[in-house]
Amino acid sequence: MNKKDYRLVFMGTPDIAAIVFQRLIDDGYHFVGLIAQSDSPFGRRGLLSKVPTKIVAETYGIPVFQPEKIRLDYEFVKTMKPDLIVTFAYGQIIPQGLLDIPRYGCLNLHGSLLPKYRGAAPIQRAIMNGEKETGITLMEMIDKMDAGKMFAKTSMAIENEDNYSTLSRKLADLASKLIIEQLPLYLSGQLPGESQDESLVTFANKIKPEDEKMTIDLPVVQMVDYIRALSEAPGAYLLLNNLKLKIYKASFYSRAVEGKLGEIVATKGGVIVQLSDGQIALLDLQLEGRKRLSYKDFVNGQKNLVGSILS
RNA sequence: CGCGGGGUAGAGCAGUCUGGUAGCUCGUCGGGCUCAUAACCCGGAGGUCGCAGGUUCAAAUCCUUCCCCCGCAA
Repeated sequence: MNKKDYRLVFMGTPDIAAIVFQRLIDDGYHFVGLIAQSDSPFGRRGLLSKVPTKIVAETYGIPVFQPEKIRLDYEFVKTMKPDLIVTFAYGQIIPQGLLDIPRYGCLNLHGSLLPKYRGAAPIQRAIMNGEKETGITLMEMIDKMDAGKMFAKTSMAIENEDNYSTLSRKLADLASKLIIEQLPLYLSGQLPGESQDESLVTFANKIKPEDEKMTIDLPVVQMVDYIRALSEAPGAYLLLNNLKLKIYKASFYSRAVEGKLGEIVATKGGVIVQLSDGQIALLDLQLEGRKRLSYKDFVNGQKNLVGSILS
């Protein structure tokens, strides 16, 4: 059978999903539909912006479906008569009734080396925990979150300079390669799959709005990791005079403990903040209601910064 | 009509409440100091104060309309 002969449906929403979707189309696969999250209001006037995968689909005339709740609304999938569904970063839990529709089942690409980091935010949580390695797992979708058989796995290093944005892009490339390499094998029944060792399972919980606020008592290394895990979006923050101060980039500065916890002790080479076990240099900042600035521009406009306390 | 903050020199900000010659930090240009410097000292250039209209002897400042940017909520 030729790869064009299979009727595929792609499920995915953000940029990284759009990259994989595009590569599969380029590789010659035939998609009969895209299922994505609803378009979200963009800006402050309620304008809708199309989700990234939808833009790809429309380029090729692929029908787009954006059910509010896939758990309740999936009967329409039957009309597409899919042979296989490929999912990457869709954003909703997929019900068993939908998983049963395609005869080759449903494949998922997950942004971690399963069974570690099951869940909604594997990339962010891996960075946040200071992991040095992550990867992509190609797996069977079952009714339980990220718990299905693993068909293939590929790993890559997390560099110190990586943040969520850069690592996501790298993982999207890796995921594209993996699926393009493995899909023919899967379709021809050459991938037996391997079940996950339940004793090694860890979870990567979704990043909630309240998780964006950092606590000032984090150790230096953990705060640096936390910041890059949430950068460039949504961004981790501390409070300065009760205003959100988003920090997009920071680095370790010193082991010195000479100021109060949270005190800005200097503004050369970064906004230097005293933490419990050392000092951190904030390099790329955005105060609530203001533009995102390098620390130099930020310091220029803020009087009496040294001595201020972040919390 | 979702809530809130903002638009002032190339950059970041103060000044607006209480109208009266537009200021700070940085950058830039010139000069000085130094073995040297992104450090320090002296000096200079650079602004339709987002657009338009109104009030006033006088508007960055008060009033009205519009445009744009940002944070939140979705």
